[in-house]
Amino acid sequence: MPHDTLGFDSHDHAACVRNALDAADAACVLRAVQLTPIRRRVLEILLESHAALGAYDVLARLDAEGLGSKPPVAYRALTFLVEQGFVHRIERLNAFVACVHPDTAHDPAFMICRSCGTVAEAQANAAMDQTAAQSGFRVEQTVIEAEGLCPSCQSGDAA
Amino acid sequence: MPHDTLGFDSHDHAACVRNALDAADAACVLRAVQLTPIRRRVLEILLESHAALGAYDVLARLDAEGLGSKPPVAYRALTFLVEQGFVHRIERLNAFVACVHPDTAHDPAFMICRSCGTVAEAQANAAMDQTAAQSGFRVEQTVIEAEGLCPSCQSGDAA
DNA sequence: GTAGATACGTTATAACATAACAAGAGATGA
DNA sequence: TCATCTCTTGTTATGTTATAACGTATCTAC
Repeated sequence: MPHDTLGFDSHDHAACVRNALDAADAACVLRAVQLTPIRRRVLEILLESHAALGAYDVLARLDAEGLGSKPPVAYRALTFLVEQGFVHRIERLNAFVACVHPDTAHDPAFMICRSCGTVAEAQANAAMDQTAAQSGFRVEQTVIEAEGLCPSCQSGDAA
Repeated sequence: MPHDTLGFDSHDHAACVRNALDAADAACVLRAVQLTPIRRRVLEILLESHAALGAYDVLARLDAEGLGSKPPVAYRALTFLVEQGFVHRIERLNAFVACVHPDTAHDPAFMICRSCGTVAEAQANAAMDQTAAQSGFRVEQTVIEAEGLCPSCQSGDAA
């Protein structure tokens, strides 16, 4: 059985991809929006690994497959996928990762391994709520990204 | 007495700027690094407001004052100031804000008003520590940025 | 069949960032 | 003194990320 890393745990990656695509298909039907071939392919490309890809990396893949060669093609697909919650943008990297559970509502936080590039998604525990409430700030969106070394890379890599 | 907003509280901004510059001066002496005219001026420019400025905004100011006109000039000064902890980079905005207490060790979190652009710095409460520890991830750096509406802008601005 | 909505194609350019090398200024020590 | 080293700045060129604007195709509904 095929295994890979998610979070930093081993998992059945084929099933992971299938689940994410199924969830996206279902959500698009429910919301009456279209998961067009380009959009679906971009999601698949991001799902292939749990690393973040830049828009131009995605575009290169699309171009190689004859699906589009100009930046707006990639950016439009990515924007759609982010809006629908199927993909998250990693600000720190100016890059994108597929969401591993697009079906459930969540406020994501990310752990980014600086060595292997894997991005693990976690649930943010209301990191700012208390502070924000005290100051009267109304939070609409949060970016929580930790960079460091994943368990595997702590073994092989420099401290 | 001159007042302005910090965090989202009123404060004596002139004193705020003076304190930050004094702290930077002192720290540079201690660390045997140079707060050169360009570096000092960039810090002053960022201290003028509590909004984030892009590197090219800073560069435009430097250029107007004859202090440098090429991107590397601004980026080098900003890199130095970030390394020394006098300035923070806001990933969400690809921009920079002066630190309001560069003298004390801290793990900053930011509240960014999408209406007026003010960036308030807060202390991050170990947002990821528990999750990271559970997964074996070693955190080296965190980005915590909340975007929303500050108290003033909640009055005037659309919900 | 035409009006509207949605998505895609394409051109052009804006915005953000850095590699690489040259040149000056100041400290140190032969 | 002057050779050398380090640090900072000047400059050229380019790389990387992102979007505005406008044209075209397809589908649906009326």
